[in-house]
Amino acid sequence: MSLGPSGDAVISSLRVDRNSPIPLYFQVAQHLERGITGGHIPPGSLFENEIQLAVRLGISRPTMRRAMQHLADRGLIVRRRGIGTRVVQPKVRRSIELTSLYDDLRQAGEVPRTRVLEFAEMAASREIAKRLACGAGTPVVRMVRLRSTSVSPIAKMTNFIPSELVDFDASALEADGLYPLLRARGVHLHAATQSVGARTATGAEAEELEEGRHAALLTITRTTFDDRGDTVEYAQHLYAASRYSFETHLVSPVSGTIGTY
Amino acid sequence: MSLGPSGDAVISSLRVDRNSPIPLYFQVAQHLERGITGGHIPPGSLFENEIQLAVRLGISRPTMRRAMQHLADRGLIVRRRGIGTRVVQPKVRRSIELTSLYDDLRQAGEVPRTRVLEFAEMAASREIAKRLACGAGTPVVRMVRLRSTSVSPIAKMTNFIPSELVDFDASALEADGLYPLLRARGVHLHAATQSVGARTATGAEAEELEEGRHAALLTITRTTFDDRGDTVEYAQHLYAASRYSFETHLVSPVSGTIGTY
DNA sequence: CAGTGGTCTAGACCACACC
DNA sequence: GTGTGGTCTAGACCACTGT
Repeated sequence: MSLGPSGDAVISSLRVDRNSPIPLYFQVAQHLERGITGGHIPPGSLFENEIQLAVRLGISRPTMRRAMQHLADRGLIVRRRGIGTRVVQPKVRRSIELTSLYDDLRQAGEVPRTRVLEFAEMAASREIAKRLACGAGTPVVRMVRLRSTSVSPIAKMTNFIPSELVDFDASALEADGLYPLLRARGVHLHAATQSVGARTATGAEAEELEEGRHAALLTITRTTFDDRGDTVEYAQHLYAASRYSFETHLVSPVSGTIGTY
Repeated sequence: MSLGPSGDAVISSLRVDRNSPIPLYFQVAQHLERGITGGHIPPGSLFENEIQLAVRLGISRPTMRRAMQHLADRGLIVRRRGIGTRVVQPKVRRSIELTSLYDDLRQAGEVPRTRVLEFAEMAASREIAKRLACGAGTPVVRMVRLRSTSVSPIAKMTNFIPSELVDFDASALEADGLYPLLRARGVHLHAATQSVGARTATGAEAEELEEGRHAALLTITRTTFDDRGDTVEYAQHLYAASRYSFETHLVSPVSGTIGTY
């Protein structure tokens, strides 16, 4: 099955802007993505070969290839040598990246609120120093936040950050969020290693998160690095499992699935 | 800081094989990766620019670029326009992809065993039919497996798969694992959407996983699609949280982190 | 300013799938 | 066979960085 008249129109209607600061391949990729998610390029349909497409759009084949590769990396299309390029089914697509709690709640129409419970400098304990790859006693800021929906708390988030990276206060943290503040300070986040687990809540934790006794909590601990390889933060987050779970979407699950096969 | 004599030697020692079926860019990327992880190209060091590298290796600049892009995508190096290309710190690297339980245990020196508890055809319930995007009553195979270390059980895995995709039996499943069997049947896994949560174990579950009362379990439910967009499996997995947590490694955590910032 | 990576081109040949 | 995507080349110009 080919692209069909509607999908054909999507491609024919594209005029790339060679004066735009947006790269050509990205203009093309975005246009095609809108055509796919908007339903004008139907699921299962087969694209023309990339050389014809390139000619029709007035760009070179490598540029066309890069646009298609971008869509393939994001899971919207599947390319097979000798066969062609096909649009995947809509239920497979969705947003592919791991989603964030904030986005999830926003999508559900909730506006998550954040309250800073603690924001204080301290000397790094041995445990924290190990996690942050700094010496014990190094000054760090410990910040504890409670994130809630309009109805009930969802997560208690504890972060440890070397004091030298912290040039903001609790109210700025509440207003802007942690990562934007770090970026504004010139910190380029690059990689993270995290551990996802679960355990039963302590009495105090259950109370803070308004959960019952023996409630299960989702736990995430994370160490984040900047692009110079320096450790930026160590975080311990607790989620009320009865009210929250993480949706994640993966492409090529053979190599990327959490857990077992 | 430049590459240094040892890193220089790593590059000079590379002779690409133009008759190999392995792409040139991949040969180069792998060679550099070994140099980096092996410590011959030290963390923090700056590469020459990609044009000089291409000349030295006797390949074109686009091919050299592709090799570098591959390493950048995997988080081993950081590229900045106007600056150059730098090797990240070793603690940042590690394997970047989400790891699998099996690999994790193998790495820890454990050889996980899998026992098939159930393997039976049934008619899809409304719930299962919805998850598999098939009609209620469609024949599916329900398979329940218990995965254990030499010491104790870790996970109970339940999978539902349309019968038409199942041409193997319980013993093959125990021997080969699910995904290899599906691939052998010509199923090309393409994407998955999964939900990670937690809850307290029921009495029966606690007993099967040799956990105490009120133990917290990590739960993962997953729906997996092939590249035609058909639903391949619906899985419900339970992990004994006291004995297992998932290590995941991310690049560019700003867009990819589970949870909140 | 000089040097870096980012983008783009117009060709070529190859490996693979289907007929 | 024919047609597809995958790889590779040798140039070119641009945007950004630091001096």
